Amino acid sequence: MIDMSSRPPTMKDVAAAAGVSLKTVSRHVNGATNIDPELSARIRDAIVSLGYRHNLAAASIRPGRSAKVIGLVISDLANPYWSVIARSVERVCSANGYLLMTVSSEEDAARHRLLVDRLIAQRVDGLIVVPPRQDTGGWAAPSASVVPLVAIDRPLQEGEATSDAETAVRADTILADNAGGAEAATRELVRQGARNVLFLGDSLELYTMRERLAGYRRALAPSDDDDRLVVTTAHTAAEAASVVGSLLGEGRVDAVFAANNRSSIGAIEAFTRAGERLPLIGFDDFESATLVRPAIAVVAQDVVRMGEAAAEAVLARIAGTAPEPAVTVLPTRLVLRGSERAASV
Amino acid sequence: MIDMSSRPPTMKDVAAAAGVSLKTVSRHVNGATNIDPELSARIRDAIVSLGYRHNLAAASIRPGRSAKVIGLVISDLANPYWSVIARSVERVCSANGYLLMTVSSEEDAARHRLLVDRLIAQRVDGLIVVPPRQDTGGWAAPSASVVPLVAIDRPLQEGEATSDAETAVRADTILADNAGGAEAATRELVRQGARNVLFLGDSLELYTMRERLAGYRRALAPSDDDDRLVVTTAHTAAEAASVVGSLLGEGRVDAVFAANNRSSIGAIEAFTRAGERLPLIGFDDFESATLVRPAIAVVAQDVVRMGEAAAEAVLARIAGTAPEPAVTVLPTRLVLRGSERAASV
DNA sequence: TTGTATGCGTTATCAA
DNA sequence: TTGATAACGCATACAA
Repeated sequence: MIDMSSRPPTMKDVAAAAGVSLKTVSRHVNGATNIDPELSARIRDAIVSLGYRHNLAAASIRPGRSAKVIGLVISDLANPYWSVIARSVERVCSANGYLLMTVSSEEDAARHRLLVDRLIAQRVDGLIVVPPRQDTGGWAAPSASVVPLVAIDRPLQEGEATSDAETAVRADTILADNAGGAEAATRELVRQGARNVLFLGDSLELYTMRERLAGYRRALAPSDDDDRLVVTTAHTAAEAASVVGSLLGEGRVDAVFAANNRSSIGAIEAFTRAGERLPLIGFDDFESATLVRPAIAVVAQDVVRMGEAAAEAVLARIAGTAPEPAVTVLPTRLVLRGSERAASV
Repeated sequence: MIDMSSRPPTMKDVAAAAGVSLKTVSRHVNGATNIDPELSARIRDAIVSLGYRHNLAAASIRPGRSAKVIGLVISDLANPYWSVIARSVERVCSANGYLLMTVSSEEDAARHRLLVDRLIAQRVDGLIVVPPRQDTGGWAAPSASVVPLVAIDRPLQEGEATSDAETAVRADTILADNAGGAEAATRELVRQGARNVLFLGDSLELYTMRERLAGYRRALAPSDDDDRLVVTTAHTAAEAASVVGSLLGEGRVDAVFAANNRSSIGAIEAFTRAGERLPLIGFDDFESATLVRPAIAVVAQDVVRMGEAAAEAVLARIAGTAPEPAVTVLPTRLVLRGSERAASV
């Protein structure tokens, strides 16, 4: 058993025990081939008997070396949407020898900034970031000047005043085709005969909500472009359920486009409670959506691909094998479970 | 705009620019109070104009200092069960100034060992680990001798041969009351009149499965203690659905205890397909379980509390304010949605 | 209150 | 092939 109370053994200790120099141990540990087999064996023995562990943190402070760690800032790891993205990022990072530090910003701009700074202080090699909802700006440019930065799910927005191209931060950006997906969903509801499609979503502070609303409007005739059928106050499933519940009796609405997960769930709850059901298409697939009867049609995002693309983008930029920062928009897919039809957007 | 191509500025650069010594900059950066306000201002200006960033990685190699990073090894971050635990761990760590490095072992013992070694090489301050399913052993003792180690969801098992107390690794362990929850669920099904309750679960290689099976057996009369109603091959929802589907017509089974998420989902799918439904209680709650009609009764684990307890345990051990390693068993809760009843186990 | 000098564990240079 | 020595960026005795 190795003694935990004393100072952990270093390369120097190994070198002394093996009767070789520090540099030779370093070579051995780093997998150099040009080492005398006998010395190599002595070093190996010394490492085992001392319980030596290579210290990557110490190695990383040398110029040209790094800890091979990527930082990921998402909204909330407990949300399946983000956790699947995180897993996907992790998979690519891990395959390339990188570890991942994941933090949840809770959509709080101040906390977001703190976390980004902390990750930079920790000297991550790259940063994948979901820009916070109410971005006060000013963090992206300094961060991107210090570490490769990739935006995912939403583009960077450098404050309202600096929206011109000159001051905008150029960073690789991975987005889903929110507008296209919303447009396809709305068109499908109309095709099925709906005349008054409700847009049920969260705050327009969210880039994705603005995009989905734009797609919804694009699908409707310009004359329908009013706000009477647009609800953007469904922050929770309960709120969504309450909205749908109060609209169900009136007959003003004959179909629902639920612009996010919680809105879909809330709408279904309201349907079940009222014993009345309207045509519904939701945005974002969710676990056990197939269990609900009738099955729920959704606009599915390729969340796995989003994570992969983001990870590949940082790694390419770290490797220096990347051209100008690019915006990647991944297609969404309309999944019509009820009618057994699927169409690509 | 700061130049990204050249070497990033160090404390020495700041000291030179501010016309003070290295030590004074170090004090300023570390928040020391006893600094001449004028020097402090000069340093602050220099930091801003140079774009200096504190290098925590470099600072962490000093004796007595650390990077304040915790390592978390789970099975798969994309699984909501683990991601909620990870989020919970992250919350506690973050509140105490620690970052989290999360990796997915994919239940692969070799990969698990690699990841643990990598995290130790990275010099994490503590390690929270889900022991892999087919643990070949031998990793825990060396790891625990080097860094505080906490097991979560399953206990450490140091190989089959070394199961005696002397060689067993002592580490803080956070478990759910799997047996108790399974027993309560099975008893409830029997109370509702079931005579032949099916145990539907995954491989008994999993500690949690063995425990849940033990609880199931505890609830039944000893004479019922045969394996004819025990299925441990439901690795996926589809397999579970197939098992249940083939049993539905036979009449040998009059209730189902689904020992995990996927089994529950598979059973419901089979029910829906066959148009016939048996009393069902599942283990592990899941998102939108409330959407399914009739609502699904489940044994709910306090996943959030599990993560918290694990994080608190590592932090306490890091701080040195912890007694002997302890095993914490958190209660599970029987949630009877159909009958609007809930009972604590 | 501030500065000087030394060391943390590792890798890189360069000479042997 | 191997080894002595100097960095890397930072923090801390200790001296001023």
